[in-house]
Amino acid sequence: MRRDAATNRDRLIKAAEEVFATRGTAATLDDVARAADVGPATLYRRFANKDALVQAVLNGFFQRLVALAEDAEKAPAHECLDVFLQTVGVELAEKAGLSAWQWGDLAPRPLVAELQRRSAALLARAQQAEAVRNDLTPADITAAVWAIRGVIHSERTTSVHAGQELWRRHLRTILDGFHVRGRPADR
Amino acid sequence: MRRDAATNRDRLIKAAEEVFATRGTAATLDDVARAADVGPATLYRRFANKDALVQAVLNGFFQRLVALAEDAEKAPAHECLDVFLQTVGVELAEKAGLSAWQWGDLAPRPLVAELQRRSAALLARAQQAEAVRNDLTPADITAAVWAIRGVIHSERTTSVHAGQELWRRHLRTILDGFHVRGRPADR
DNA sequence: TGTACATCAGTGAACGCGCGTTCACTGATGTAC
DNA sequence: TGTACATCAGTGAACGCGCGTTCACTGATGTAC
Repeated sequence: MRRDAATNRDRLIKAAEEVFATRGTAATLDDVARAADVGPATLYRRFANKDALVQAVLNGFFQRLVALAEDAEKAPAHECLDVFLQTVGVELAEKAGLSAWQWGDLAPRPLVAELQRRSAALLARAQQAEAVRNDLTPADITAAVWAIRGVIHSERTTSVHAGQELWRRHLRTILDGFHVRGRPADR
Repeated sequence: MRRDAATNRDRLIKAAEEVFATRGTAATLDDVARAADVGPATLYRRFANKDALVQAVLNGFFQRLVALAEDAEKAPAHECLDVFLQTVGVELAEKAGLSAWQWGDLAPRPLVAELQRRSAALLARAQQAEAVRNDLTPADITAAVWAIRGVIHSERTTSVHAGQELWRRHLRTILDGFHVRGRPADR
């Protein structure tokens, strides 16, 4: 790829990440192009269409989530799941626009699969340490992430309870529900 | 209002409820008109624009939620909150398309306010019965509803863990988190 | 109970705007000699 | 190191489609007598 082409590709992805993260993927391609200081037609030289651009951005997003799972593996077993969900929450809140997107078929399947593998491993580890309930399944972790995403998204689109970072409180509730009775989470 | 006008208004709202509930409010007005067996221009004789139609539908929706809160008040204090969130979940799941909508300014303020009053009352009642944690606030109930909505919505737009009614499991988690330790919910 | 007429309802086609996408062209890059 | 040229990149304007909304007209309803 030619030099000018490569730099513009980077600028486009970076611009798309910012624009999508704040205004959501409903944002206009003109917005993205303007943010990248590039003509709208230039975009189509690197990406087949809008979906392709969104996919590229989602790829980076999920890579970051996988990285968070890796980091959480380094934490003590009894709190590794807490750390994971906590950091995922922060990431989702920062990229709230992105997480509002209907990822449908655009999410990168391999990364999604790896993310699920890793979060299942975190769950198993926490269970072995008898930190969380034994009847939890990997699907419960997925549900927890979806729930946090829902709270963040609702917080942004509603004026009720605005600016309270309510998702943090809800995560506490979830973790209280996850942890085994008699072994309260530190709160 | 003339007779033919009144019947068409009813049919339009009913059609809009169905179409929006399943396909979401991104559905076309032509779809709604076709479902009501009416020309698209007829719609504009009763409703100023699409937003007005959505508002009318949301009005009925929130009325139903308020009714669920009323019903829950009849349940025993130690489980009234559980009953409320359970039935709200069912309603949200049935009207998943509607609940995906960005209610922004379209939600009927008075009904939203009443819903919050009533759910706060349910919380207070459950707390007095020492069924749930004392540090919970009404905002936590709102967050729980948002969370359930998020899980339901994600379940619909993703193929992962499809058709599992995952939101029911997550509600269990939430309720486990809500209930005071040493007094486990019946599960 | 009929009938005339004013009023309001219904409607298909057309309009207009936003936005993704493409065109037809100019400009930059890199390679061959 | 210069220069010519083929190739690919950048771009503003235009295109086209979907969809909310309006137009200009025909049809139904209800009231007055």
